[in-house]
Amino acid sequence: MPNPFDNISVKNREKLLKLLEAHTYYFQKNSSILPIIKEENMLGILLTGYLQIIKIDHNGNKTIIEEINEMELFGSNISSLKNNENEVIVKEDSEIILLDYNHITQQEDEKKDYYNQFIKNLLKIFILKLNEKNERIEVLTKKTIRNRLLEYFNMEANKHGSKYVYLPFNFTDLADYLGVDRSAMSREMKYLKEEGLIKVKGKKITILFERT
Amino acid sequence: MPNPFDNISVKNREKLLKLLEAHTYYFQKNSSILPIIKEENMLGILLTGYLQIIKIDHNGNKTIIEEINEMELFGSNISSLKNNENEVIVKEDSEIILLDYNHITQQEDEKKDYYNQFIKNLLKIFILKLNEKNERIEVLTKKTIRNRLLEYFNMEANKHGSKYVYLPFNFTDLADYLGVDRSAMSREMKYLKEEGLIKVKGKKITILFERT
DNA sequence: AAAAACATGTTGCACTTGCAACAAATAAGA
DNA sequence: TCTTATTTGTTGCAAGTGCAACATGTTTTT
Repeated sequence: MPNPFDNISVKNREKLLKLLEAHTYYFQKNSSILPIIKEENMLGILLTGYLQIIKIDHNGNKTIIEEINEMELFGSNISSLKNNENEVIVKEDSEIILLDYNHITQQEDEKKDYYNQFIKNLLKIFILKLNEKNERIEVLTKKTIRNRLLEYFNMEANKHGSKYVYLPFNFTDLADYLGVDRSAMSREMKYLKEEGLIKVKGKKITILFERT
Repeated sequence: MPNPFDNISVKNREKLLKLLEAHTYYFQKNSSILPIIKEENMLGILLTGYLQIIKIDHNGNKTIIEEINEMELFGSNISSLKNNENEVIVKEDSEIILLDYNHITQQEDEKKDYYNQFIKNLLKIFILKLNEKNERIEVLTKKTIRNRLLEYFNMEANKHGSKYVYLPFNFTDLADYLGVDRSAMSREMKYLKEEGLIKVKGKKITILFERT
């Protein structure tokens, strides 16, 4: 994922942030984050540290919806923060820039190179994010666990054009990503293995069916 | 949804399209669209006409994934076009601009106002689209039809801050949006009505449970 | 190295859901 | 208007899945 400040010098970054009326906040590990980020039209940039967006359901079960690493974006429009069950938590001391989308898109002064560069960077990031979301929707609209798994494996394998998939998360998180119960997914994967459709070795999946 | 050419004059639009190496194509109703649009990094803008992105499953059943109206965007990254089952079909004579994202984000010449305006317009559109996708994911990760319906109604009602939801599509399409079987959804809505959680009059839903 | 926390595998069971098939109601086209 | 196509409602049934509960394995913390 590109960095939002790619090709922008440190000096220009400061000018940019002033132009966009951005504010920098510091949060200590485990502190709760400003509710302002949940508001419409707010964009956050994590400069340093590590955040998670989690969901706490009515039983108190936590699931990680999204991880935010350094130089990544988050916010109510691009993450899932509108839902009241969802929260941003600070897992490590973090430095965060908050700004309002309207200050970006309603900017009059367009002669500044660093401003234009920033917008182009955001555009690139948003295209990639849209792509990720579309992929997830593609998977989530499959009606059975089996089909979600196969669609996911097929898609990931095709990205590298090989029959191997290296899972970017553990099985618990994969179940969350696919929107299914972990134990039911585990059962389904057993069947897939038994039927010779896949082979599993840790996080490396080998696809034995014909990819489409 | 904003227009990608907002605040850009017709004259400048032409310059812009030349700058971005865009090509204009004309398609007749029911003609098949260029396979080029399915390629990575292609962005389409529908100037005039009407398109649909549809999925044809192995049984030959068609479902409409997305509708593209005049001045709307589509493309492999922002729509779901990577899947082989999905196709763009021309429902009415259409005039389409095709361009490559790389020509947008790798543009060196940044002094042109119309170019910067175009990028800002795209940014706005992408933020809205990301938001829509997030909402759909939020709904699709609910595990029962009941919870998907309730989440959807709750979300839509909260947008206007009222207890009413006016469905933007018919029930068949709602079932597609929620990723569930139509008849099963119909059954579940019957239960919701019987239990006094909702009231349905055509496309107007009244929410009788407490919104969150 | 021991303890605690977390991840994975397994299974019975009740409940939910997709699917198929059909009737009835609406809408669209000739 | 009549005909045809599409949408909506309904239901039986088999298959799929969530949930709970627990055992085992692995990683992290102290």
